Amino acid sequence: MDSKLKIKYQMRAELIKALAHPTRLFIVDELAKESKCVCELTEMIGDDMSTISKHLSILKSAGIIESEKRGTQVYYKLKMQCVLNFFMCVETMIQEHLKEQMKIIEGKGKS
Amino acid sequence: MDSKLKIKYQMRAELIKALAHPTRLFIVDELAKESKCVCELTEMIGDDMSTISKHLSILKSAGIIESEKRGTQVYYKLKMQCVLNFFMCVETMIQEHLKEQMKIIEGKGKS
DNA sequence: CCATAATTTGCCTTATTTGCCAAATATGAC
DNA sequence: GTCATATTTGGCAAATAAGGCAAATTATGG
Repeated sequence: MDSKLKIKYQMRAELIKALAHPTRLFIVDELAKESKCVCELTEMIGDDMSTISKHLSILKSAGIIESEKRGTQVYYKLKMQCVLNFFMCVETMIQEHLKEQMKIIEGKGKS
Repeated sequence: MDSKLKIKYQMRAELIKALAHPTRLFIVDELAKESKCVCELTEMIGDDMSTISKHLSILKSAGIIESEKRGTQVYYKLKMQCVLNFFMCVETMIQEHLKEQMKIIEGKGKS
């Protein structure tokens, strides 16, 4: 593959990888509603605060969320709203895929 | 976090993970143009055919692409067109992010 | 300056992903 | 049947990602 093309897809993959984790997806959904600090997200999710902080850092370096310091707290908010459209696409895919798998299971009796 | 919510985000993450690889993103883009067999994709990408086959299998089990056997060959095509909208969103994010980073680099002289 | 709270960073261990090779499987031609 | 071609599968080593803990950092209030 051409090296410029390679870089293009590497950059895309980097960004998508930032979304490819359940906790980070939850965070994006929450920050779509309203901005939240690390401690609030930590409370909601229940992992170690350092873990949440690292997830936030991954999302931030990908440019998906942004942060703002308020006193001793850091508030994060969603920056790229267009990911929310993608989530709808993802939900559709999941549902259609489940439907198909159900059909396969149901029809498994026939030879 | 609630266990139902957890499952929801795990499923989303599974699907997104299937997209989170440069080769697989290239494949999706190619299959969006027209259906291709494993050997054609292998030729274009240059990795081992078994590697390409595994990438295709990951995309297929996620429900993103589908396959059809023609003689001894297997043709794959894109199933979920909506991922293409997302790629536009991704491209926008990447460009805006690069612009910002350029600003930071340019303005680094000031204290 | 000291104490406290919020956040980030570094280190470490474990789990997952990747990609190649070789072997197995499937299909069609002869 | 055998042979050649296309594809998938299994196994394994290297690379990458995840998450917890402790230490470092930052800002605030006395």
